[in-house]
Amino acid sequence: MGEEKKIKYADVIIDISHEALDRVFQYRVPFSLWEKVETGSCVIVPFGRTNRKRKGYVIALKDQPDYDDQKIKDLDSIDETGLPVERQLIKVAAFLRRQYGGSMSQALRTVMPVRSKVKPRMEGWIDLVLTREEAGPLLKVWEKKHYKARARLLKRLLEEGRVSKSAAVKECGLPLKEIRRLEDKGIWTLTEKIAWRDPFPGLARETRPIVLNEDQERILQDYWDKRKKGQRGVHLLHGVTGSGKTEVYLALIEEVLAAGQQAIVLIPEISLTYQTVRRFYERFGGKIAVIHSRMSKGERYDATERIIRGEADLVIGARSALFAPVKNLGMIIIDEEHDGAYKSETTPKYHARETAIFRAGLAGADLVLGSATPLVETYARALTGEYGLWTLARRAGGALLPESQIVDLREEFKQGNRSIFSQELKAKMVDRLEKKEKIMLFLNRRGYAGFVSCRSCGQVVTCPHCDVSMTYHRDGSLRCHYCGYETPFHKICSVCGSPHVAAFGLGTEKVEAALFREFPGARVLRMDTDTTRKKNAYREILDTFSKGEADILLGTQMIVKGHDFPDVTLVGVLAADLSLFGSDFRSGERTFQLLCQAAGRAGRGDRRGEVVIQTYSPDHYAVKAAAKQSYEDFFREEYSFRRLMNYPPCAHMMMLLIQSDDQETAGLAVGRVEKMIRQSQDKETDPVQLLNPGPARVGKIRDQYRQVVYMKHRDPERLIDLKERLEPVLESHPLFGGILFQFDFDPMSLN
DNA sequence: AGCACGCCGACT
DNA sequence: GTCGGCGTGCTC
Repeated sequence: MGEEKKIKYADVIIDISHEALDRVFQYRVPFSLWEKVETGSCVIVPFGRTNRKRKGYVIALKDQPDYDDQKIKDLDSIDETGLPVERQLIKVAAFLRRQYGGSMSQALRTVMPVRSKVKPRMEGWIDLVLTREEAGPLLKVWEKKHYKARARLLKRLLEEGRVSKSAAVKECGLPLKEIRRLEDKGIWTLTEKIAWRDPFPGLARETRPIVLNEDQERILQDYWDKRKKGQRGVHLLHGVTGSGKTEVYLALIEEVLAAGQQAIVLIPEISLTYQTVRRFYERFGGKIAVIHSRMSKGERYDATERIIRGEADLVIGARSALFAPVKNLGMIIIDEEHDGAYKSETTPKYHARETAIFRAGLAGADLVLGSATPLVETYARALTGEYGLWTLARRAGGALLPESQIVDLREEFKQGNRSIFSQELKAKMVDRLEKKEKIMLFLNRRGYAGFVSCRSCGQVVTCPHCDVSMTYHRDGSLRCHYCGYETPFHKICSVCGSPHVAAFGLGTEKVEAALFREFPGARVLRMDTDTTRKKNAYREILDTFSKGEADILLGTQMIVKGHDFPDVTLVGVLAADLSLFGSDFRSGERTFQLLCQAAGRAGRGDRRGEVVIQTYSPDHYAVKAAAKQSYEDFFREEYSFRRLMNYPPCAHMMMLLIQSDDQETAGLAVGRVEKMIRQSQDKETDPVQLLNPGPARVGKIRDQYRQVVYMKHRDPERLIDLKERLEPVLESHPLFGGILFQFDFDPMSLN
């Protein structure tokens, strides 16, 4: 009869800003709202014993209750009053959920993180209300009655006129409660004001106008022309290292703020340091709000609050700053657009670039992507005209790009050089040490050695919780870089009993040891995850180096990101191939980016820098292009490789990760999922392609067994459709109980 | 988070 | 005797 279901229920999240309420409550939808309520709607619901009206978000609609029907209340109404930003962010959440998977509640929490209510820090002061004539006798009375604390405060008020709240409480010893009580009696007044936590107290403002060179000026002109014509969109700012991208950002932001709008600047977490923020702070001062993962709850709360109140016009932060609740967004800037940190590692595994395109579109704002080595996806879109292309081909101030040299390590080995340093590199290092110039050495692996194995049976020591080899560290421990498991190193093989277990491969600790041996007297700083574990270690190491208190900075990729040391005239890349061996389709791109960034560290001052790249693959196009600092060379080769293999940007990918603590369960699940996908599209002429479903490259991490299914198709919507159909089944099907499914759309690395 | 209920100290 | 402190516990 086509009889309609009689009742509709809505899963509602009440005010996600409090952890205790961060769960679903179910409500009946009254008939009058059936047509209006949808997933993502903002609704008013009665809540608690008193049925107080509270705001909530509908995250799902159902026709069956999951809770005692007797206790379910009716939705009150749809809320149209919320901040416009909030409605915008809910749309962003819906985008995240659809594009990248996971639940609506996860998506909402991503865009509106739990704002743990922190007591705002107040600064306050006390003024006397009584006249001196009235206060004098009162003081005498109090002293007589031995009201010591209030007498001390009153005395100070008579002497100083105004006393700060903290002095009254701490120095006079009068509790806040007493101060308030006596305020009520009309003796004095307590005035309080919110004191925002200032992450950069006392920095001077830079007021000189921004001076742009010809190339930078041209970009700004183009921005103006487009803006005048009402064209807003995405722009790629492709500028070689040292070409002055930041100056362009500053000038653009100045225009946006002058137009009464706000801007968001995203920076990879790792380079979001004092020095970077300082440049923006000097220019825009108190209009800035900084958001990063290491700030205290109080600082984070203050920053968000200032943004909501419109006291901050410029938000600078890592990936999640993209969701800053700014009212009138005029521009989003993503610096170092190619950086892997822009892809979230937790569900929803969103990419900041794609999400920024969506948010900028909603707000009618511009998006600027800046990089010296853009992702192939990004550059390809700029070439087709989908993005505007702004190019800075020269270093600002006329500095020359460094001169690069490739050293073939196989030749070195043939000539009997067993050192980590080639003849070439060693000679140049000796030269710089003599001239008191600075050196940076880059190696993409921490620890002492890559892996530990038995020479007699070949057994490699692996982590008991993960399918990866353990790394030997100089303190005699073996560590797993995936889960942190640590165990002492044993010279005796656990399998064959041979006493010839040894460490192979190269790590930063081993290089450090070699530096002490081969360059005695050189002052070496090592910077990697192990030496930067402490809170301010990162900054301390960089400060020490920039103050000239060391000659050589040795480190992993964290040393190549965003720090300028004008005295560095030599950069050595010890083993360029380490990142080439990661056998996924982005390894060439990653290698090129790292080499270019490392090379870009050389010669930032007035002296031209030199770069020595040591490698076993001197003919690899990524290595050659990086030595030439030619992005175009690299792009041409890389793009034809991607087109040949049908990899992004020539196709889109969706990964499904299946995890279980039981190996067999995970294996069975991947088979069932594969079958489901094939059956669901057996009549399809242009089906989504499945790439060898099976164990992940690292088959076990933290005792969780991992299986993966890769899906590939030209049309991203086809992949999203498939995910939308698959996801609810996987979540609810009894066959898949206890298994964790995670989708990853356009993954940055293959697992 | 709110807001109830609920059980012990100093005051009209 | 009561007013009121804030310690648990629940909210569809």
